[in-house]
Amino acid sequence: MHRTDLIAIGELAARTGVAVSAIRFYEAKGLLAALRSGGGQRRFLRADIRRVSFILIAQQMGLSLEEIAAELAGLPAGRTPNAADWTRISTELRTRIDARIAALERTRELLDQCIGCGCLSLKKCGLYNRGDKAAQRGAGPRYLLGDRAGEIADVD
Amino acid sequence: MHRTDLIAIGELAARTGVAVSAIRFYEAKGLLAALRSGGGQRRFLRADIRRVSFILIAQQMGLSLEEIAAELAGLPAGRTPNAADWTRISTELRTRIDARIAALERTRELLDQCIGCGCLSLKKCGLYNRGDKAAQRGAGPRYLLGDRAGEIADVD
DNA sequence: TCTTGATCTAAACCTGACTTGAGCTTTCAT
DNA sequence: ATGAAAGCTCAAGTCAGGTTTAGATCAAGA
Repeated sequence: MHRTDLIAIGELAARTGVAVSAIRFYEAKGLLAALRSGGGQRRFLRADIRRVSFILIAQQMGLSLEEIAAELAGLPAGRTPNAADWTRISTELRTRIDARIAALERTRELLDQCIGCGCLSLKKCGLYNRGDKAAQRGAGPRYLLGDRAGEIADVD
Repeated sequence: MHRTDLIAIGELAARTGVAVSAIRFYEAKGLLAALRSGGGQRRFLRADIRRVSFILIAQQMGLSLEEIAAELAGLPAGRTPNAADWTRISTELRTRIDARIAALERTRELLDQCIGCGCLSLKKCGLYNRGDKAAQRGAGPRYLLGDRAGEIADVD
């Protein structure tokens, strides 16, 4: 073990490139747990650097913090996650990446057909034929999009 | 031409599956332009159905409304965009999809190495070695991430 | 003409993911 | 022992992308 097994929030921030405020925020959201020093300051485990790395990577995959929290909840509480734990979770991520790539390739194919005809019409191109859920993270009119695809009309 | 070349906001909404409120919002953001009826109600061109379709598709590609507005600004003002216009813009999109897929594939490759070693450590895996800007749309600590990668430390 | 449904505007509200600020306290190197 | 740097809490602000509400007006069929 190291002389100092616990690190301060500033160090965790520096080692991961995440703002101190963001780390506090993650803790508040339950993605991270901190011990406290005698004076009440947070003290993190070195292993939390990995944890934060995971959060960052998962975010890039389009997972919300809530979803990430769920993944991390799978980690045995109280014990430092080991290599096997990370492998399991990383493998999960790998599956998601595959799905995302597949969805994008499908979209690309459809778009190619659109480019061919120059139409960009919804029915013909099928760019809105549901099933592409994976492509739908993060944007779009939230309540209506996806609630009607299939009945959506075309130009003229 | 049709008997009725202009459509009301409700019809545009119905034909595209977008909420009426969202259409007003898009107009306010400059993505759409409306004529007005005698009584002050919005009247859209049929071609605006395509325009909205484009907005939706571009959003799924991860473009922000501001970026979409920029793309659409390329369309000749005052004239109904034709097939060639859409082809040009769609081709732009196609390029972006390619980039996105490439970025994801790169991430997948790096993650595979991580799974192999179970480390998830930043320096070794290179999952945060800048240049992956494309993968970075939509999440992540906004101000610091990407401002320091490369100097970011590793576990231990 | 009347009435009902569609629209109008402006402003407030919402979620997610953080950041910022105020006012105070802890740490740590000298 | 002390003073700067780093931390603390809690509340409020921000930004994107819309939604909701309220109260008033428009449009169209019976």
